[in-house]
Amino acid sequence: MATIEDVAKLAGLSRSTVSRVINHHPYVSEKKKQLVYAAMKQLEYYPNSSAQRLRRQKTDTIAVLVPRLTNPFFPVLIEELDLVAVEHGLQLLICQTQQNEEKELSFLNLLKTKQVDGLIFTAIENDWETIAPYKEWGPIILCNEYKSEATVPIVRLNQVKGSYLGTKHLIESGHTKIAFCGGTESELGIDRKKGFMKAMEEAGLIMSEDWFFPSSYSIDCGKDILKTLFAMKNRPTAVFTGSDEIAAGIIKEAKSLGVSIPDELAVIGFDDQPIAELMEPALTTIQQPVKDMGKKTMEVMVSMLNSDIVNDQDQIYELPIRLVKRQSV
Amino acid sequence: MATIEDVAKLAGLSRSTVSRVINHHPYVSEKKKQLVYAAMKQLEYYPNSSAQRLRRQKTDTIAVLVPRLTNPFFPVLIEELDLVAVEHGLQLLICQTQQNEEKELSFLNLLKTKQVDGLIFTAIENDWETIAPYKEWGPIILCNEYKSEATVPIVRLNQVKGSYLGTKHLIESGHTKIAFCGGTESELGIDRKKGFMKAMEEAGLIMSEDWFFPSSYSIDCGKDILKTLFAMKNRPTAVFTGSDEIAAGIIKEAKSLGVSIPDELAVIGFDDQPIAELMEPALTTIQQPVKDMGKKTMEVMVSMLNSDIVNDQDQIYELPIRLVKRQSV
DNA sequence: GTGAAAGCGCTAACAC
DNA sequence: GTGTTAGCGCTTTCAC
Repeated sequence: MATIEDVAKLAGLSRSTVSRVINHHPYVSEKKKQLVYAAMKQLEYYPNSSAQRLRRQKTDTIAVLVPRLTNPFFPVLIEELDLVAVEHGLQLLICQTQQNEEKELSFLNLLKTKQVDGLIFTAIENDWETIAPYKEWGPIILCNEYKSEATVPIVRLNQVKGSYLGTKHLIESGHTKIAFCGGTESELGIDRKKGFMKAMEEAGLIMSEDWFFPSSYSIDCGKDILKTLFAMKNRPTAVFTGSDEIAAGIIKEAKSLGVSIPDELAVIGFDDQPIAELMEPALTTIQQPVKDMGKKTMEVMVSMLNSDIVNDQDQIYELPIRLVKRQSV
Repeated sequence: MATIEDVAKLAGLSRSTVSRVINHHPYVSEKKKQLVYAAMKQLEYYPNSSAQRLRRQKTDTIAVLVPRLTNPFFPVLIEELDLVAVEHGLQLLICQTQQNEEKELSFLNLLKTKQVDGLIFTAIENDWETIAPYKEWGPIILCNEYKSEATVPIVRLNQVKGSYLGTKHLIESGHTKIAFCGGTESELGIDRKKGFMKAMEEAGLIMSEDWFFPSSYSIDCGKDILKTLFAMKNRPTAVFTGSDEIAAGIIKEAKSLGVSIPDELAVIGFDDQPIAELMEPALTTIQQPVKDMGKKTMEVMVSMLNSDIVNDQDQIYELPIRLVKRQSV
């Protein structure tokens, strides 16, 4: 493997000059530049990235922590993050936490070992208290999920508003008995429940704890919920869900059991994934501007990377969220 | 940022000893080991990964080239690749080619610049001729998509068999007029068409070029195909597709137009993604053992990384493929 | 068991 | 414009 030294020798020049050519510095005569290019080509020379990183003290790589890639929400987000990153000469290191606290922590160490220059959370497993000290090692941003105690920039949606809109739509469609499915572990989940409660209370409705499914997220969860619901004597006529997957599972199982959607049960999803439109009936859902979140997040990251002051800003960027009406309500 | 030198000084030892402790070498006295640990802790020392990589001449990182993360086939594959990689202390660098030849080429340069130790293709944009020279820079494996000229290990399915099984099932269900949708640019696509043709010929059927949709892949493609088909006077009664997405699009559009599936049109998908089971009617499809492919691929990569002989083997690992019967046929 | 020293491949003052 | 030189932080012979 050829090194910069080999190129310098073959070109009859110094390493500095070769380095200058590689890095497109001005003040290199055209003649020598050509000499260098010729030598590089002949030797099949490519700069060693580890050496560059060591010397420059940066990696131009950003870690992106996601729970799982198989949750279709995240690939869309990553795609946009990647797009903006590439524009700025940055690379993404995708890290799947599998919702595991220790794994998340081990990825934070990428910052300490200088494997990445910055880090983006799209979901958070550990307490903020645990994460906070890592700020010292490089810029951190929260995107999508958030913690109100966090002292880093946050790019998020107004989840209270999202679920409020959905629930209100259900109420305006005449429903008074409404179930709620969605996580409440995270602050995002708690806020969604808040929005739900707000809409319920405004309408003078009360929610039944029997119709509350806190730890649901997948298609299979949705199926189970439908079964549970229809085993009850007193059951809701509508259900608010925290994801299109849950909603899809509910609808699927409803069909198997001959339950008519939305006549016997209205269902509302969250995300507006491709699946929402494909379901029969098509899913009424809360649309999240995922791409905009990705774009904004990476822009903030780039600006943090370029400013000397690391994590000086703990601004919150809140993006709009809206209801998409289809046929499941 | 503390360096190994700082730790050595504080512990009153040499850099070598600290290094030995970091790397869990034997032959370090317990006493000094504790001294080192104490110093590391006090200084919040973490080894600089770029320095280690430069010195060790390896990155323990594998590039995985995928077309797009938003195609749900790939996240499943990546998840499994990642699982096995982590077991072996390897990191994955996910690279989206966006089906772009130049992007693919630029990712191949990760090998030359020593940013990764090996590279896995899950789809291929360039000619093999273009890719072959990169073998010299590190182990390369093809997983999923393949080129028969390739001289590297290949982990794949028998795509001829897959589409043969699907088409045969259509024929056995009484269909004689069958459309074919799926890419034919790649060898994988060509093989799928081969399997289709084989089943047709065996049954003494001929395919109509009017019913051949070579460049289809998405939900929207599926919708367009259904519309095109039903604008024809002479139309097929069944359609073989190259992905569950196309099939889902066809079914969705069929419903909008009041076309009954499978009575007026039988549809068969490819992949067996979650969506296949959610569609109404549920999709009959070809199941691919995606996880097994991922596992095998990373195992082969690990063995190549550990053997001194790089890319000596150009073996083909062919995994089984099977038909899943549901309600769309 | 431990330390001294060389060097992985590169960049950036600094001098000329 | 170009070369000399001093590291970036680490691992690994080679002595002892």
